Amino acid sequence: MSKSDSTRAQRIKTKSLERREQKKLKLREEILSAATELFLEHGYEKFSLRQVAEEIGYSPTSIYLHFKNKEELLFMTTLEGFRNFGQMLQTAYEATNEPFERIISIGRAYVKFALEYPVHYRLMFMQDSDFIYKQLPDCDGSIIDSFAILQKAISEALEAKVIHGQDELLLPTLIWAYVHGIASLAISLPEISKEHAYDMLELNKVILISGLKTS
Amino acid sequence: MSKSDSTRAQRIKTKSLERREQKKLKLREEILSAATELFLEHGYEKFSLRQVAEEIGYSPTSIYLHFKNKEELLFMTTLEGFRNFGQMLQTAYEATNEPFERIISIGRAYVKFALEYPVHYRLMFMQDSDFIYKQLPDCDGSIIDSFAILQKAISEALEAKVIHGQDELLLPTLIWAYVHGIASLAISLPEISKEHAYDMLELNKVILISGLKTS
Amino acid sequence: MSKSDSTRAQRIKTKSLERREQKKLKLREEILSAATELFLEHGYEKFSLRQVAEEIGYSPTSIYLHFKNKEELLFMTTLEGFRNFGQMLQTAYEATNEPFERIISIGRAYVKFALEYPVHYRLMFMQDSDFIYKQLPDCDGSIIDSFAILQKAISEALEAKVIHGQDELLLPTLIWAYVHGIASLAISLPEISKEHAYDMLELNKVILISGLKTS
Amino acid sequence: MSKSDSTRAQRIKTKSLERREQKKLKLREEILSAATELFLEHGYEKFSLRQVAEEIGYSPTSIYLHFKNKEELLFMTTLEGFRNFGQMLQTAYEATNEPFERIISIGRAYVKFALEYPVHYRLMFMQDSDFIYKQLPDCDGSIIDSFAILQKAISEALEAKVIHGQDELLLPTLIWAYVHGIASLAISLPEISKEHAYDMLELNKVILISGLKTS
DNA sequence: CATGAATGAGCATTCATTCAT
DNA sequence: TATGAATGAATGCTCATTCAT
Repeated sequence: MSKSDSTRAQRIKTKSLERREQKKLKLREEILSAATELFLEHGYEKFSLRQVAEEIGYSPTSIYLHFKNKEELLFMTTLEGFRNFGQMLQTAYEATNEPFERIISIGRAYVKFALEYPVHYRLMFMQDSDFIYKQLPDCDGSIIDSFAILQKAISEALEAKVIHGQDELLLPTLIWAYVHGIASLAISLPEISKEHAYDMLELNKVILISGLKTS
Repeated sequence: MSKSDSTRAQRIKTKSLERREQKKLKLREEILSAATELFLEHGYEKFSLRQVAEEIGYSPTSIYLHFKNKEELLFMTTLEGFRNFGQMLQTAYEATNEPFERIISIGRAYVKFALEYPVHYRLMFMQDSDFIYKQLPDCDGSIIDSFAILQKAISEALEAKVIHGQDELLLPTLIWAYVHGIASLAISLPEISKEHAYDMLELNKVILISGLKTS
Repeated sequence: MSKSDSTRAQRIKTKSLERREQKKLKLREEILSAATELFLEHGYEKFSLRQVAEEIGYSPTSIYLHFKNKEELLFMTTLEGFRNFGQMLQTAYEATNEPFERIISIGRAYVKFALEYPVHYRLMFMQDSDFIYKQLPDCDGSIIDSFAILQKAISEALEAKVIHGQDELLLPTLIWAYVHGIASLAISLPEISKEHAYDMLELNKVILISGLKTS
Repeated sequence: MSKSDSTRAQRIKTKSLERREQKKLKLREEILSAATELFLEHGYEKFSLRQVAEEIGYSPTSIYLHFKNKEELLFMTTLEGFRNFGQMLQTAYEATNEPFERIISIGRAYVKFALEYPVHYRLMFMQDSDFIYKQLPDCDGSIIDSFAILQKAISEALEAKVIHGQDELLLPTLIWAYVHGIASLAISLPEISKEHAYDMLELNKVILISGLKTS
């Protein structure tokens, strides 16, 4: 009696705790997504906790139950993007063994992410986000250094003499700029459609083949 | 008495009006330039009417005599950016007769503007600045269509068979994306310096030479 | 079964109750002492329930199980001050049998308390602490009427003809004012150090000797 | 016509300006007095600009038209007290030439000020007013150093050998503490009436005569 | 033409308190 | 007994804007 009883009580308690925790997590997510949206709509300075609160139908105070302050909320918002992004690039890297194709594959994944998650992309690379980059290094290692992936792919292609070039840093940054240009333009200008962006990416590949590849 | 008198009075009045108008215009210019300065210094969101007023030594109220409200002032400030931008590209276009160099020259001017007026650039091309694009078309024609300049330079190069390619729109857009990528990355990421950006531009030229140029 | 059983159960229950009550009392004490500490550290106004909670490692809500609200906690905290104060004066009174020295001893204890518990002292004697004085009379008798101690010491000294004077109330009040002046000045003005205060007390003794003592 | 006209216009303008300035000054005074009152009622931390605003029937923002921020307002509040106080003590000093009587006269003025302006007195000497004393030195010289007056009177009495004693600082501070004790006790405890306070002052004089005076 | 006075709305943040569990 | 979730109220402060002059 006593034993099974206590077990049942325990089980109930555990379930109840779980339910609560899930509820809490859900609210956290809600806050995060509302924040993401509002951040982009209003920019860093005008972004306000109170609007986030109103958006999700809670009191402003409640947000402090989940985030230390405005800055932390904003930071966490971006963090999600960084996590996803890194994973997508990593997958793209692993998709092929051919060095040049790897670079192309990464570029495609890059643009794909930007077009699929324009909101996060904006937050990550198009905003004056000093506050983000200041905190990023202090973060847990779960974030894959996205740029490093591209850099690695390129340096491997260089080593394999598939492409030519010298500077270890300049070339990856430029390739990054290329895809970033395509992605961000597509995000910012409504007259540039997704298809258009992918066409640009195709043409970009052609140019890179003649521009970079060794015979 | 009546005629000549009234005429003289009229003349005086006119002069006075002129003087006044000039004075008014001058103040307007002062406001705009102060605004631009603060704009660059503090960014879009933190920019405040009161600061502009203090900068020029007038009361905040006075600004309302020249601009309907903050938004209009901001818009006019951005407009100056567009004007400048168009002129810089146009000058760059005219700087050389060699078709390919023209494209390069425009690209350089593009990046230069972005780095010199990052806030303007951001407002112009990196934000969902609805309020700007809605009003732009209603504006006086003093604004040169910047994209058209690049497009013209490229189509001329194609015609002159200096570069190869087909699509009339895709290539200019991609080139645009290239320089926009370089520029906007440099603006957003603190670790990319101006010099770095210009180096990228240089490398970009090299790639374009092999990637685009005929023979 | 019934009787002895119920007795044992009762005993257990009683013990359990006792233990619980002791636990409760213990927590209460913990809260009070944490409160006192923070009270001294942060002053009356800045003192917050949440800080107390954090200090003792309980949730803020828990405090409400022991005190009706912040005011009651504050009151109880002050009460401790009064209790302490009374005891210190009483001890000082009993420290010597020589009537004049008694007065001096009480004065010293007085100032010592004020310097050691400045926040309590302030609350007790330097503030319009309505809420305290309204509740004080309803309190259990554990609080010793501090003024009465001084009054008694003085009237005894008068009776013993060790000092001269007439009015039964005026002289004690004045002596009180003397030490209160020294104590409160030392509390309020940062440039008056503790040592300074004790020096003043010494000089005060000298003056009182010539001013009050009978040949 | 023109001359007198312009003069009249000028006069009107001047008057109008005067009126405005007076109005502004009046409001400033209103704010100050409301602030003084509320400060004492609620203490430093709980004292709030918004309450002051409500008290005087203006919006909170309006206060910023007269004072830079909360701290400045509070500081100005005390300043008034210091000014008055210094003048009263100075007058008391000059009231007689007899060294010992001077000290007594100053003491009486001291208590008189405290009883007449208890609110200011509290603010000046009974509150934990670090923030005041930090700013006081930076103030214009219009404030007479009140303590210096007492100090001077005492050192003159010592020089004239009317009273005996050595330490240059300790004695004045103690006398200060005496009168402060009487004054502040009278302010804090409702059961001590003004008359009572003056009686204490009288008895204090008697004690000082035997305690300090030579021969 | 220019301005001083005034305000309402908004912000981040902290706190005491309540309620369901 | 103890607590997590939630909130309403309050605070200092800044700003765009209006109005009377």
